[in-house]
Amino acid sequence: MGHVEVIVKAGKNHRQDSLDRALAGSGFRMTRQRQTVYDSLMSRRDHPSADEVFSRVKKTMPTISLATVYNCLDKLVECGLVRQVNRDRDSTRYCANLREHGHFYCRECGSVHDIDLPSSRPSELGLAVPDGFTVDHLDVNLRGVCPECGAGHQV
Amino acid sequence: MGHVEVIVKAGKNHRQDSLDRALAGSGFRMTRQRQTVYDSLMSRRDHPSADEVFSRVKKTMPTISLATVYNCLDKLVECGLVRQVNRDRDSTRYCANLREHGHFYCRECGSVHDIDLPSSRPSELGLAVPDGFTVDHLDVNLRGVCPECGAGHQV
DNA sequence: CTAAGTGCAAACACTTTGCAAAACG
DNA sequence: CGTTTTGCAAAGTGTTTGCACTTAG
Repeated sequence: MGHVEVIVKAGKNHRQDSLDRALAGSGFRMTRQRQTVYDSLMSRRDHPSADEVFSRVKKTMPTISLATVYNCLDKLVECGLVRQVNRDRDSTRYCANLREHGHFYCRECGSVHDIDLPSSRPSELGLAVPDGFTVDHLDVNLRGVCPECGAGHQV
Repeated sequence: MGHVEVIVKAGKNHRQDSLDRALAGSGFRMTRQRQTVYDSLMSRRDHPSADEVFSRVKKTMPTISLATVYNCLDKLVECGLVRQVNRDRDSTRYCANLREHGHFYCRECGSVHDIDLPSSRPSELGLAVPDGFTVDHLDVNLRGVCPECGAGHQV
C-alpha cells in the first residue's frame, strides 16, 4: 500500500514537473485549472472530447467552465503536451500519448485506439510524396470494428 | 476544334452515365441539381468545400440552395461517386478522385493534393494493427508545405 | 399520380470571443 | 502590481432539419 502510494505520488510529481516545464517553456502560467485538466487527461489514457474532459474535471472542480476547459486544452496542445485528434466532423478529441502513432476508430462503439507507426517518415511507409513537398506531420487513421464489437458478429 | 468537342462530349456522357448508374444503383433519382453538382466536382478536380461547390454551381443554377448542395453531395457520397475529405475542424471537402489515395494539406496556402498510397491494406504499410481489429478503411493525411509555398522560403 | 427531392429559414452542435473579476508570479 | 487567465454569456461557423412546393419516374 505504501509502495503504491509512492509510485502514484512519483507519477504525479513527474507529471506536474513536465507540465510546469512545458508551460514555462511556452511562456504560459501554471494554474489550478490547467493542472486539473492535464491530470484528468493523464490519469485515463483514452481520447475524451472537450465536453467529456469538462464533465470529468467538474467532479473535482465544480466551478470550472467549458470555455476554460477548451482554453486549457488549447494551451496544452500549444506547449506540446497533448495532441488533438479529429475524426471527421466529430468533436475534437484530446490525446496525451506523445509517441508517434495513428488512431483506429471503431465504427460500432466509437472507441478510439492508438496504433503504432513504424516510422513517421512518409518515405518509410512507402508513400510517394512528389518532389518539392515538405512533410511536417503524418496522420494515419483506420476505420473498422474493434475486437469487442467484432466478437458478436463473427460467431 | 471539332475533335476537342467530341472528346468533351464523350467525357460528359460517360460522366453522366456513371452518375445515372450510381444513383439508380442506390435507389436515388436523377435530378438537375445532382447532375450539376457532380459536373462541377468532376470538371475541376480540386477539393472544394460545400460552400465552394455552392458558389460554383450558383453560376449556372442561381436558384439552388446551400442545403440542396449539401444534400446532393451527401447522396453522391452515399452512392460512392465522391469522397468526403476532412481536415481537422475545417469545412468538409469533397473529392471526386476514387482511386485509393491520401491527402497532403499545405500549411501555408491550405491547398489539398492527392497522394498515392502503395496499398490500402494496413499490413502492407507496416502498420501494426493488433489482433481482433477489422480494418475497413485507411486514411492517410500529410501536413506540410507545398512546392509553390516552399519555394519562397528555401531560397 | 405519388414518393422523392428542393428551397427556405430556423435549429443545431461544437467552438470561440468579449469583458469584468480573480489569480499568478 | 501588472498581466494572464478565468467564467459567463453571447456570437460564430459549418451542417442539418422541418415543412410546403415541385418534380422525376
